[in-house]
Amino acid sequence: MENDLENLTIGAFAKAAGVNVETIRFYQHKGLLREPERPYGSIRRYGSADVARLRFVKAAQRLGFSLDEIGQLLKLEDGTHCDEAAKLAELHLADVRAKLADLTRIESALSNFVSACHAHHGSVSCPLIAALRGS
Amino acid sequence: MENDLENLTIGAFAKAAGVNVETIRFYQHKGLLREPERPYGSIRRYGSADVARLRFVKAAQRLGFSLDEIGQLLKLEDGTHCDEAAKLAELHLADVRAKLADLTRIESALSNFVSACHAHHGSVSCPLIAALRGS
DNA sequence: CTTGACTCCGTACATAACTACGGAAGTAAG
DNA sequence: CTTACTTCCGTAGTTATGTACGGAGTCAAG
Ligand SMILES: [Zn+2]
Ligand SMILES: [Zn+2]
Ligand SMILES: [Zn+2]
Ligand SMILES: [Zn+2]
Repeated sequence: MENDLENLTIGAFAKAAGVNVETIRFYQHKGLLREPERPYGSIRRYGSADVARLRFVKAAQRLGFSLDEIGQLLKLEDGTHCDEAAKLAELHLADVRAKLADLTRIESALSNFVSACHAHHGSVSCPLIAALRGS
Repeated sequence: MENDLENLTIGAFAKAAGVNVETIRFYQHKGLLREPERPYGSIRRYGSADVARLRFVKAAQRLGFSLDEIGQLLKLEDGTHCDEAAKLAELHLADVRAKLADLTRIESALSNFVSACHAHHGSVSCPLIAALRGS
């Protein structure tokens, strides 16, 4: 099995990028990764450009982009469409900030309840449960 | 149709709690809500205790508890197990704080990239795309 | 007693991002 | 040439939280 950097089997490709083979096939089906030709009915081979593209996907994922958003970003991969990339990033940033606001509210409420629970050694009913009961 | 507060049809129950009928049936299937008897093959009737329980579920959901976690909380609904309730809340608070840390990291990175994108009017390649490419 | 609305029940569908399975075909090593 | 491992491909399952559908039964009003 000659597996130099430009003749990777799908298994070697997966290992090179640190994902499962099934994930690659899933991304291909979603149009995020190409499906190379099969020379004479043989198996597909992948190269370093494929690895780079997959790493791009995973890096974008670490910034919370959805696979659909990443599909948009990949169209701008040449780096010459900064305005469009920035627009996509700003839209996603709004998503992130909305979730952040929600979680911050939740964290605050929850830590108040936990404090109250730890404080009320005398009273009858648990403050957290009482709050959830709306009473 | 006599729909006083202790003889609600499932439709009136749903309206009283502000959810869909299907949601009630889903929660029943998950064991979060009871399924009242059907007197003589007739339809089920619900009361204010059911409404209160469903409101409890929705209130816990607003604090980000999963339905499984809410199932645990419901076992403590009498308010006499403050230590256990506090423990559940603390576990969930850890979940929330982990997500919060993730989102904060993402927000910071993303807003930096957006700033950089807006700043680099001269250079060739979009900083956001370059970062995703790992170059 | 008919009609229209509601209930009951099981099942399927929706989303996101994978993961698993099964059988046929290709491939590498001995 | 055989054996064992991959690859290929389509389909189905997973998790979480519901939503939608279809046919049969029930109920209330006229
Ligand atoms: Zn840019
Ligand atoms: Zn987004
Ligand atoms: Zn408590
Ligand atoms: Zn939790």
